[in-house]
Amino acid sequence: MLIVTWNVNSLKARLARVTAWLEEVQPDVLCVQETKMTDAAFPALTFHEMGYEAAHFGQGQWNGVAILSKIGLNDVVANFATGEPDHEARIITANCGGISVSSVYVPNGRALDHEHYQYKLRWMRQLREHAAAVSSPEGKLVIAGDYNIAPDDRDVHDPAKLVGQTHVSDEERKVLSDLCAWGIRDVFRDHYSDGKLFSWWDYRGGDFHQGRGMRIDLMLATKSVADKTTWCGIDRNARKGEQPSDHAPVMMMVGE
DNA sequence: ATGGTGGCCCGGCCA
Repeated sequence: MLIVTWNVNSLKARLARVTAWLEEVQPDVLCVQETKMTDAAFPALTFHEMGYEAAHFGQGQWNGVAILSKIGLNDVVANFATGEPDHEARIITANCGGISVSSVYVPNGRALDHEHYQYKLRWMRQLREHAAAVSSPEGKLVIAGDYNIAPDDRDVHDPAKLVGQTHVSDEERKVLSDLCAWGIRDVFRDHYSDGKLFSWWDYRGGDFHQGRGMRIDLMLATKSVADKTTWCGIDRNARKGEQPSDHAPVMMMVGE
């Protein structure tokens, strides 16, 4: 079972690239972030014609998350399963082939002294409660998406340059490790210990071609799923060419 | 180099 997460940075702007990529790679499940559209505008029929059921939770011009699946899509929950209110569309959950899958777009944070940073920390703490509401550490759960947090210094190009900025602060890394401590882990790190393996590169300054990126798109899985993951990867080719997203798809293969 | 690019949708905001 191939499960993928991809922040597409506007599904409207990226639809042709997303459908071409789906045709080529044929993942079983695709978690999408930053669709930036309403539920009414979501191209569910386009995906259905390609063999995917789809569920979308959007709000309009910002945020928006979706799950596409060709192995079943049941028990869809928009927003936190705890019922905790959130004014932005950042998380959707569904059961796909027996695995509970959440597609998440964690708040960016903007700056350490910004109110949005506190929102980010609160949101991550809520995500831990959400995990406990939909699964147990012994269950089958994947929370995939754009966390806007680089787990450690291997996950950024130049740690020294980023001191004092978001994505790398101790507090952000702490709320991420607290989530993992509940009973979920970063499966990419089971398969790759090297640094400089990134999933996002700023559009500016030729950062992609200069290798200046971050690994902020993560797939966290409970033990029963993580232990059966045979392969992980990041499709850098999807960051190349005409009108790419600034994120690349991150993939995990779960065996049976 | 507090710039740069690209998405929202048309003036800045957000990433």
